[in-house]
Amino acid sequence: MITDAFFARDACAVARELVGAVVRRRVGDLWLSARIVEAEAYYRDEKGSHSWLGRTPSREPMFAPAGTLYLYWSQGGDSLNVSVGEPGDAVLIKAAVPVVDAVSGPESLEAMHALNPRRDGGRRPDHRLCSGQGLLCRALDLRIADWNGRRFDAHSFFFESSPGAPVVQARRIGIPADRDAKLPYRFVHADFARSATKNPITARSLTEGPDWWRLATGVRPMPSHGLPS
DNA sequence: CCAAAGATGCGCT
DNA sequence: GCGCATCTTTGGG
Repeated sequence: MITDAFFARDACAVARELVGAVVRRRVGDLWLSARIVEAEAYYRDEKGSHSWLGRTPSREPMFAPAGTLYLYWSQGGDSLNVSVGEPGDAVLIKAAVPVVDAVSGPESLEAMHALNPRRDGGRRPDHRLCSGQGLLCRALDLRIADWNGRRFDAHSFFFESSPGAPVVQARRIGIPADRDAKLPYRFVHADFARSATKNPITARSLTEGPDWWRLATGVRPMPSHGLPS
């Protein structure tokens, strides 16, 4: 289980290292599991961050000690964040892929499909089951009312580190143009780009360019802000 | 009221 | 697979 000390660091470092980590969530008798394939860092003093929108009761977990869950509603569904670093910083868990292993068997995967069917009732392909921040919360039955402001808990919901994933860094997406929209604080698992949010990586056929670049794994520390050197 | 760190369906290639 | 219009629901002014 990833500990509080892991979260109490620079938001970009945390976001980057969460790519590849596994989310474990117990629902009834089953553990539902997903591997994080996309995460974004947000800092208190940049306009893309919810912190910048103002400190309100529902956003209070953004300012709580690192490792506190912050769930908010966006168009289409609930979204999962973790407070990190300095008060007001957070990491948004943007996409994942389901995991079937010794902890979560095929019946867990079926439970996730049952929790997150297509709107017409049909079944999603596995690689699209959690391919968005709202879809992930649905597939894991994570709701604002239950989890906003709470902390990780080895009994029912935690992250499990899985270092060494090949990570690419890219510009954030989905942010209004006048609010620091293009900051490069998005981190994507290079092997699962097709399960990430619609983004320049998949659009450019995995050719490096101005919008994204590959990072060395586990070697170079991330600067707090700005591009890697 | 309405913008929002989205999701979906549709037409197209 | 992709781009785009449309639909969605909530917190906050």
